[in-house]
Amino acid sequence: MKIASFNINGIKARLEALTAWLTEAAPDVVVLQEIKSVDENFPREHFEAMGYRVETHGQKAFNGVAILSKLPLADIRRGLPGDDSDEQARWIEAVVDGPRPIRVCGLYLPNGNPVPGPKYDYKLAWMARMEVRVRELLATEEAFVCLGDYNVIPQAIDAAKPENWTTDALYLPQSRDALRRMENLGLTEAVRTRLPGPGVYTFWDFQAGAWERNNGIRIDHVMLSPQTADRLEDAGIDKATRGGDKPSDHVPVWVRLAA
DNA sequence: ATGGTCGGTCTCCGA
Repeated sequence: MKIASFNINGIKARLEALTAWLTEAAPDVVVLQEIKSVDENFPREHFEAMGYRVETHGQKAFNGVAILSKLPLADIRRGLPGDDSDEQARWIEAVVDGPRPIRVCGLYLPNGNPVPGPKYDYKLAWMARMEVRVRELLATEEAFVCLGDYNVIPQAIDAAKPENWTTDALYLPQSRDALRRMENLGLTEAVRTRLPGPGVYTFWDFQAGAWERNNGIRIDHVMLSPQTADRLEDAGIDKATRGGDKPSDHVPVWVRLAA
């Protein structure tokens, strides 16, 4: 079972690059972030023709998440619980209904800049709400994965130039501590486990030649519940997609779990 | 050296 995450930065602009990657990487399940589309405009038939079930949670212009799955999906839930006034489409979850069901939570965590300000407050509040959901899921003892664009740089080795990020919402102690709290509850960060060294990035800014200078950061993560961590066979980052035609600023991250 | 580039509701905003 291969499960992946890809912040595509606009489904309309990324249809070709996403299709090429799907064909090559052939994940069983992929969660997408920043589809930047309402549900009605998402090209679901295109992906259904490729053998995927499609569930979206979109909004106009910004944000938006989706799940594509070759296996049936059940118990689909849209939106992160805990704040009925939150209208940003950043969370979708579903149970992938295979021989060993796995709940897949796809997330687009708020960026949080500028700091200080309401956007940073929203980020930290959102992470606190996510921690509540993670605690609920851990209590059920079901197998689950929370993956997506976390917009958090966990450690200094996760940035080419950590000194450039010391006042940024992606790297401030409050953001990193909130991520660490979820790990400490019992989640395993899969890519770090398999690729423990420095220089492993998932995002290179479009600006200032970040890709050409390999000025990257690692902010897309795959967090495994104890039941799925026991099944982790491999994890990786498809860095080459960043150098392709009309790339996203993020690249896909993936895990392979024992059947 | 205070720049630079994407995508979308497109001459502004979010990243």
